[in-house]
Amino acid sequence: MANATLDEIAQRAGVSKGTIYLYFPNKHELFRQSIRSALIPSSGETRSPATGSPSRQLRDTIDQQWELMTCEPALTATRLLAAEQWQYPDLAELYTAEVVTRFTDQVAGILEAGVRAGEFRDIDPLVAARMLAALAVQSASWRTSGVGPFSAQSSEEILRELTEFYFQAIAPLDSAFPQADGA
Amino acid sequence: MANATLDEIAQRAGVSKGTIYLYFPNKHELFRQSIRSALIPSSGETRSPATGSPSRQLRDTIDQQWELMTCEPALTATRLLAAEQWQYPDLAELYTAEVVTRFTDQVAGILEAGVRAGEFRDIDPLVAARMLAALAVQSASWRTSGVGPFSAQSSEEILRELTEFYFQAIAPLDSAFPQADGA
Amino acid sequence: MANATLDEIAQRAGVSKGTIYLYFPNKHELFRQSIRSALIPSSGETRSPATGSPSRQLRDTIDQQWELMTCEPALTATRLLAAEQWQYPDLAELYTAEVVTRFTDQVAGILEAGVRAGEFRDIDPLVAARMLAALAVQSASWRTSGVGPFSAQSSEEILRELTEFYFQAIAPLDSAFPQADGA
Amino acid sequence: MANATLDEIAQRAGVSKGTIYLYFPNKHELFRQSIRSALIPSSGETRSPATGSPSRQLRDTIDQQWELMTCEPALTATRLLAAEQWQYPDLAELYTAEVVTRFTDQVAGILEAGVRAGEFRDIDPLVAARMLAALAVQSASWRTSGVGPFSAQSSEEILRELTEFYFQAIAPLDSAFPQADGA
DNA sequence: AATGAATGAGCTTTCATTCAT
DNA sequence: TATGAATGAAAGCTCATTCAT
Repeated sequence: MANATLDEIAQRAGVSKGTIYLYFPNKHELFRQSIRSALIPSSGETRSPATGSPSRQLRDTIDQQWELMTCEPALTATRLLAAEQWQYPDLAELYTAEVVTRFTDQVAGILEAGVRAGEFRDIDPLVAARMLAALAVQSASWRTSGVGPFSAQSSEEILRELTEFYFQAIAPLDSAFPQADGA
Repeated sequence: MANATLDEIAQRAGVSKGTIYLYFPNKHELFRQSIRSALIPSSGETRSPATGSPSRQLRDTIDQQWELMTCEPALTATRLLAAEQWQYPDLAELYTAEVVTRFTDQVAGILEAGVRAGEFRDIDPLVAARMLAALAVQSASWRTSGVGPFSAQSSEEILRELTEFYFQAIAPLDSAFPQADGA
Repeated sequence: MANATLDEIAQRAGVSKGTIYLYFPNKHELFRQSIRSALIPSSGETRSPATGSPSRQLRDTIDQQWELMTCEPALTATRLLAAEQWQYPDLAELYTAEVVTRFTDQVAGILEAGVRAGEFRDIDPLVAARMLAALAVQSASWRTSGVGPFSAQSSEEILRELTEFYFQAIAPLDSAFPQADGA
Repeated sequence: MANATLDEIAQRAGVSKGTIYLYFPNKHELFRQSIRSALIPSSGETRSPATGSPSRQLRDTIDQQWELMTCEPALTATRLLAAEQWQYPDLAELYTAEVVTRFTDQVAGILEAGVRAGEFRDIDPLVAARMLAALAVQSASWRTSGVGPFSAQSSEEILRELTEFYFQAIAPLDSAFPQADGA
């Protein structure tokens, strides 16, 4: 993906190279804003606060995050990010702060409620949320790049395996029904 | 860490730019060989086949892999890899094939034995091995880059949380002592 | 005249180094096209088919070729060619095929007609044409480079001596007037 | 013929690069001396002053010069010369001064005697000598490089055609036997 | 005398950025 | 507002030259 030269970006966008500089002061800022708009759900489409049981909420949240990370604009942005992250280190921080942290916080809240409700085992919600984030981000990354242990699987399969594994991981010890939401 | 120019590489190595070309035909090959030697344990230091109970083996394997991914040479190599992976896509494949797949296969074998022995719950060993790989690789990556939800934690803390979470995830449902190896 | 570096080429052309790459993909192609356009008369200005007696035609053809080989663009191109001919062997072939062969063929036709008309002695037209080509190319080369036995003479003098010598060389044996065209 | 790097020169000579600098102060001087010794007949093998009729002497001189210019060491030297002549312009002058001028002077003397003896037509000996030099040098060059109008012919054929043409060119006008030496 | 590892100036090429139109 | 020709700093790479052994 050397498609990160301004020549190619401009051509793909159907404008001239000079035009880009009417809207962005430099390449760095162009990247920053592109990644921002691609990865961060705009306020308009803000996720409706999850409803239902904690298990239900968690499942929906994972689905949404997966969708967010594997949709076409996000894939492109992720590739850009990977290509330029050492030249512009703040972009990686932006990604983490806006995407990962947002997800982690949301999940931690759901987990805490789930633990209180007895739907999940007695785990540290923050730790478990981080684990889910790592699991999801890396799986999506491997899926995106086409390498890694998932390369032969479809996006749906990966998501299903991931979800199932995680719910088992946090199921209450005595549960005969690890998936309390009946899914 | 855009220190991937030959000028800087040479300066850090304490030699001149020309000297590099006495040993490597071009930058690509320099990267390839550096990454290879940093990430792939040399045959001499091949891991002794794990011994003990499956739980014990798994714990050791995770520790070794973590050490392998977070030691100084691997960190440098991983940074190089991230910086250049779109220019040299074969390097990413090399990393995956040699590092990730190797780990996944090893873990899957241990998990299968553990399931048979009743130490782990009845999981698909391959799926669970992939999950562990994703968990470890992403955690190490976040640790390496200094961003992500683990940025405030030490390497040891991350490893401990990861291991503990994973053992709970695969513990037999009725187990009052999820960590049969007593660790 | 090692002025074959892009820095110097650009400076002489009054543009920057980068600008050259807007018009030519690389140095080789820049050379190739420059030499081609300098040495090969464009189809538009194709020489009018020579008219008059064979002697007249021959004299005109020599004049034209001399002009072609010693005009400023051709001099520059020839210098480039000499400087780079071993790096880019195809350029030397191009020069030979397009310039020398073209001239040789034309001259051979005129000589044949002249022999039939009794204006020239009974020579092998192809051999004699090759000799004229060698004579003209080497004389022009020495003139161009400023070395060689002609270095003290003007271009006109050299051309005059060359023409006179050649006409004597092919004059009919019994001719008291070797230059039948009266020149 | 990029075989002009010191690495390759040293390898072909069977010595190390450093060794060359024990015998030559720099590449330029190495070339200068190599070309000198290859192109200039050493004093020991100095050509015996030509004997016989002027026609005989001329024929022998041409043969010797041809041999000198087309023997293996001279070919190599000529290629070197062509490759480097614009980087080291004095080498071309050396070649001209030592090889061409030497030949031209010798031929001019023979021609003058021949004119006086009535074996050659009444030509300007210096002009005619220059013409012969141009003819011979260019023919040899084309032969050497493998391009040009002689590429299909053997060295002997070229020499024969050249000699025959030249003797006809300078034959006395009324001569029924242009080659008075009977060859 | 001979080596060859090391050097660094200089080459060709790329690409983010500018500016006259 | 939009263009795209032009720029020049910086990249990867080469090779004549040096020097410790």
